[in-house]
Amino acid sequence: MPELPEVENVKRSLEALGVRGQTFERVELHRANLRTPLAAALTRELPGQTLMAIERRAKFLLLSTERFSIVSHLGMTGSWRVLSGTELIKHDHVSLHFRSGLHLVFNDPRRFGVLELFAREASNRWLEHLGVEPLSPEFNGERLFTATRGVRTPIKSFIMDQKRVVGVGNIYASEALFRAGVRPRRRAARLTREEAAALAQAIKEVLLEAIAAGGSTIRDYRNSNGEQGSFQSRFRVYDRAGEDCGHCGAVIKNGFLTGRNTFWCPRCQR
DNA sequence: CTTACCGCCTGTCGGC
DNA sequence: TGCCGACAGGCGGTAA
Repeated sequence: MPELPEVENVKRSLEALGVRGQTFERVELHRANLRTPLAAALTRELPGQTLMAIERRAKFLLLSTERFSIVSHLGMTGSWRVLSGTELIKHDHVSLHFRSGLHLVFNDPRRFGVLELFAREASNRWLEHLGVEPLSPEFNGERLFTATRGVRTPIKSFIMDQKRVVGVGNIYASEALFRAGVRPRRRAARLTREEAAALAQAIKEVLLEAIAAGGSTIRDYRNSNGEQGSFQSRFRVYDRAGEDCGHCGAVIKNGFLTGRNTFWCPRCQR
């Protein structure tokens, strides 16, 4: 489900709902694990701690208190809701109750998500190997060009590799490559300096536009306010196989690249 | 080291 | 109507 724009919108919606500054009262675990075990440290350590910061790193959401950081990954189907009542729905796995009566509930049907507690300043296994943030100034065409030298993997796999650059998933990889005019199967090392510059720029643009549109809702993405995104209506290639390219009129193609459905325009992309 | 594939889960959809 | 396989915004482990 969620790529960088969706996680960024979850972060912003949590901020808007006013949970920052609130103090945790108790934690309820409704099952023992997601992708990894739901540690008892959550129930033991969080009560009395105040939520000081709500941040995004890559596709992770970081909820930090004085002493801890809750590291949350939404996987394919994870979502956070802010509730005042106690009504739980199917696949609600964790409830974080504040003293105010509000609570944060993590729901995840497929349970590919992660929810773990770490000491605030400590490094942890989820964040330590992540690559550069694509919206940061450090990520640019020259850096991408250098990083791709000698790499034989397809450029789409490269930009989806979270050790290289973070936040880009299956949707925005196809969309950025279309905008840059580069075919997904091109080996990373074969990109020219100009193509690397175009691709870095395209990644930034598509992510920023998607953030502004509230993300993409194909099936079940919602921000923590229950609102859907609208960027799916502006996809130029993703999920549009067989349709005409809006730029050149050629028929958009699709195929599987390392197991992921991939979309491109055979005329606009080389 | 890099790269490709499998498996983890549930829900939904299309074909028969 | 139901059953079955394929597929879905991700990613870690493993094998080559």
